[in-house]
Amino acid sequence: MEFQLKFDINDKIFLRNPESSELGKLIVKTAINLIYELGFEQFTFKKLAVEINSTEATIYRYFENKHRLLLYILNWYWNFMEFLLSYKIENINDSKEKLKIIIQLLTQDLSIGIGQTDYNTNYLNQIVLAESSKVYLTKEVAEINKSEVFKPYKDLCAKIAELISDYKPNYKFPRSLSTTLIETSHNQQYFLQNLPRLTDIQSVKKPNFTQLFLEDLLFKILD
Amino acid sequence: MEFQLKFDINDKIFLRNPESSELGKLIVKTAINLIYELGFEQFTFKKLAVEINSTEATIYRYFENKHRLLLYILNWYWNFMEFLLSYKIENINDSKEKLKIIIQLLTQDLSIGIGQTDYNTNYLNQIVLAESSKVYLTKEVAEINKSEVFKPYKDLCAKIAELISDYKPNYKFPRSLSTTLIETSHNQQYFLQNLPRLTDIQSVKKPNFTQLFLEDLLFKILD
DNA sequence: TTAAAATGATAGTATTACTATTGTAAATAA
DNA sequence: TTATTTACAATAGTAATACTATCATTTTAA
Repeated sequence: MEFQLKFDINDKIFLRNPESSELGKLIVKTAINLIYELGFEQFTFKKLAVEINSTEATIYRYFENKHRLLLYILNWYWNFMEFLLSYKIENINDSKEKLKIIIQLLTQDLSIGIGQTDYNTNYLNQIVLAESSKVYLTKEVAEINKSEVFKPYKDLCAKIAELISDYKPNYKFPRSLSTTLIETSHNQQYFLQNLPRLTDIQSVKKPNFTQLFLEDLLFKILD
Repeated sequence: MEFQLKFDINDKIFLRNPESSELGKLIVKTAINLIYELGFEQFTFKKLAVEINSTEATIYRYFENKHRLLLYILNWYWNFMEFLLSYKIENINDSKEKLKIIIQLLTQDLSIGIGQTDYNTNYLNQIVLAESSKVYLTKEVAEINKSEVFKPYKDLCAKIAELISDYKPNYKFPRSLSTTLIETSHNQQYFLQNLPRLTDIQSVKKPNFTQLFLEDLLFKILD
């Protein structure tokens, strides 16, 4: 059985829904490849236009600017993560087991996901590690937050927080711990690749280092 | 007694040492004010030049580009933090007390610091929360890391890691925990201000929320 | 089949991120 | 003292970025 994954993305993020046309899908798909390759700062609509044999004007009909395009990609990712989480914990009763699955999801490659996705999940994964915080670390955060563009992130956070509370009802900081797990998983994976001295990889030489670190951290906090 | 704080900053970061002239100091000082006001993306050398009644060309003689200028500011900050840490734990013997001081430093306003600083520590604090990760979240990270421009961050991390190990010699992840404390303190403070639903501020209404969260987290992990 | 929508092609603007050159004042060295 | 660096301002200029606007053509939907 094969199935396609589609999410309804907040229409404040785009000018024209990229899901509504082949060109739109190509824009997002190619953007993921290019942002992965160039990094967000070096990525431009001009370069993207050349890549898809089109013009800047065409891309501007879909997205107001490259920040919105990144936001679109991350909304898709957050939806995807929440879906994966629901899917993977289905029928599991042990709440500790559920938390372990969360950490696995946060620290492992997305490509071992389920279903068919339109996008390169490996690239998407790298973009999340290196670029995701740039969507909220901007002066316009208050402004854009009003149109609920961070809702999928908050939902994901709330869902994880709920599972934390299921496991330890008395724990006072389920949401903060939830965002800490998410952000720390990105940080540690990025540092592991780029600034390893900010981690303990030299003494703990394990391929799944981040997973080990976060599991240890989470259950020391909750148990 | 008043004293001035100066740090030797890696000379790979600048073309000409801003500490070497009044104009140089003015550039850095004004840059901090402007980045605080505009955010890093909207900040340009042109705007900075206008602000100091000079020209872009002059600023380019000191810094290759605005990324390097931000890196300079953060190097100064990391040095400042390491100094503050040494200063504040001097003569304290209880290692748990030392860890508490670290968290206090990471979660409180820098303005309650010591000594005279050339820069607005309140603005500097906000810049660290919102912009610091942008210095390493760049495609050039491997390249610039070669010239040791992140050494003060690594040193700060190592120092905190050491104190963690003093307290719990058997803990396996002192460095990763150290960076997690630093990064999480930024995240949580930023979220508190801008995306509070990613935190537990609604249920834990305390002015020193981040401090409480991190203390709870740290000692649950280590005890 | 016709009207509307989407796209491509082209042009243009303000700003950004630089580089280069020159003149002059101030600091310093011979 | 004079000569010479140096520091900086002023000016000019360039390529790229981040857009906006117009219009002709193609595609799609009624």
